[in-house]
Amino acid sequence: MSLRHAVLGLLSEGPASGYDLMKVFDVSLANVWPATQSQLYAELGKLADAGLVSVSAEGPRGRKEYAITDAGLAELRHWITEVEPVRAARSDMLLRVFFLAQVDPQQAKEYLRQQAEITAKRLEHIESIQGFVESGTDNLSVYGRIALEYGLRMATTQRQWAEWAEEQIR
Amino acid sequence: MSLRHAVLGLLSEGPASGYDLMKVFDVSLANVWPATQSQLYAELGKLADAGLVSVSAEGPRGRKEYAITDAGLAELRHWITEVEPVRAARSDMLLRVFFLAQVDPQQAKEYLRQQAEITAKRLEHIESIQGFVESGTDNLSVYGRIALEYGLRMATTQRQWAEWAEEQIR
DNA sequence: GCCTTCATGTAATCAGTTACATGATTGC
DNA sequence: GCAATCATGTAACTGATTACATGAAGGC
Repeated sequence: MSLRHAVLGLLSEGPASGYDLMKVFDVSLANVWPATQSQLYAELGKLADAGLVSVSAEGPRGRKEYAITDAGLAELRHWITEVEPVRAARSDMLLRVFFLAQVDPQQAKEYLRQQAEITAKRLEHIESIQGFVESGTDNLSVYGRIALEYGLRMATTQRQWAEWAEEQIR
Repeated sequence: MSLRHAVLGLLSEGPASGYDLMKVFDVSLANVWPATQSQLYAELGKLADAGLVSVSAEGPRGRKEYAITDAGLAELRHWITEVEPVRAARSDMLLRVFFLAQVDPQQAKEYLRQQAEITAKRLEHIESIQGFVESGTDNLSVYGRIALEYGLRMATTQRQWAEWAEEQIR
C-alpha cells in the first residue's frame, strides 16, 4: 500500500499528470520504491475514486492533471507520523550467501568479490548523482539528499562486508 | 522466483517435510526472504512437478518428506553462480523521508529518532541470536553467521544514519 | 478423553511485472 | 510529411498475504 503514498507525496509538492509523475519518479523515488507506468496510472485512478486526489485540469492529448485533496494530505501525514514502517527486506543476494556451501570455495569467494565490485559501482553512481542534487532547494531535493546519504552509507557498509566475507572463506 | 531457490537450498542440507522446512525457515531465511506456510507448500508442489525435488518418504498424518534431486541441485548451483542478484530494495521507511517536509520539523525529528530507536532494538536482537548460532558447525550456521554479520553492520550503519539525519533538521 | 503438536492444503485478494495497444501534438 | 515526445490505458500473469479448513497421532 505504499505506492499510494508515494504518489500522494509527489502530488503534495504540486499538481501533475501521470506522465509528469513518472518522470520525477524515475529520478527520485524509484530507488526506494520502484513502480511501473501501468501501476502509476492505475494508482492515480484508485486515488481519485477514493477522493484523495482530484483531476485539477485537462490538457491536450487527454492529459489529466491531478491535485492532492485535503483528505489526501491528511492521509499522507497520517501515514508518515502514525503508521509503523514495515521492514520487508527481501534480498536474494543474501539468500545466496546461506547456500554458498553448495558451490566450491573458489566460486563462493568469487561470488562475494563480485558483490563487492557491484556495490563499489553503485557507490560511484550514488556519488555522481549527489553532485546533481547538491544544488536543489525544493523539499524533495533537501530530503532526497538525506535519503541519498542513506544509500551512500549503506553501500559503503555493504562493500566492506563483502570484502570481509570473502576473507572468511577458506 | 527466489522462494523456489530458498527451498532448494534448505533441502540441499537433507530431506525434510514442508512442516520441517517451515520451522527452519522461521529461524533462518525468514530474515532475508520471508515466506508463509501456504506459499511454502505450494512451492514444494511446483518443485516436485518440475522434477527438482521428489517425495522421498511418506509418514504418519500424510507427512511427505521431500529430497532434492540432481536436477534440483544443478538448478541451485546455477542460480548461485550464474544468476545476477536483483536488487529490489523497497523501503517505506526511506520513502517517508522524502516527504518529511509535509509534517512539521518537530514531527520529522521525532520520526527519525524513532527509527534510530527501532534500529537499536533490532541491533540488540541480532546480537542476542548471534550468541545462539555461535556454536553451530553445519553449513547453514557457518554461512548464516556471515549473513548475520551483514545484518549487524547494516543495522549499525542505519542507526548512525538516523541519528545524523535527525541532526540535519532545523 | 483431551490437549498439543504435527501436517497439509484451499480460496480470496492484493501488489507488482511485462507486454501490448492506441493515438494526439509538436517541432522540424 | 515524419519522427519524437506526450499521454493514457488494458490484459495476462506471477508472487505474496491473510484467512480458513481439516484432521491424524502422540503424550499424559
